[in-house]
Amino acid sequence: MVMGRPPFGTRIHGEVEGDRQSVRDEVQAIVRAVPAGRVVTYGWISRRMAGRISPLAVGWMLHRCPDDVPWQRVVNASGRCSTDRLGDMPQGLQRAMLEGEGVEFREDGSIELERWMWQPV
DNA sequence: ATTCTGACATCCA
DNA sequence: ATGGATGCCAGAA
Repeated sequence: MVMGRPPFGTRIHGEVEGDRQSVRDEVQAIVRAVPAGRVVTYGWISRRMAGRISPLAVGWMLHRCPDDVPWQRVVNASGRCSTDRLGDMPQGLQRAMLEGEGVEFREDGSIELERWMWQPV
């Protein structure tokens, strides 16, 4: 009865051959592929990698990443900028960067994902 | 809205 | 090293 089954997160550890390094590289490659003026979500990246990494872990990997990785194009499932809760980052920086790329925000500060989510062919 | 749970890379003691 | 807490999440109750 109960319990929701884990939608994501097949373990990285265990018999899986991909080490954390390669997984990290893959995450960064995906983010780098997102064009300016578009966004994706943590969960989307997780799903795209067949659950080999959890959405939360995606965020962790983006915490410290090379300068050529457009981390600002990754938002949460509600279309909000999670970085504003970090404290070690200027409030509104992510939003400002996205607006600079043409992304528009609603009154409540969220992004309409249906419209701005990147849909790769 | 709020709370809990699953998942996991990092951090810190 | 190693156990527990924390965190750029997401989904279910």
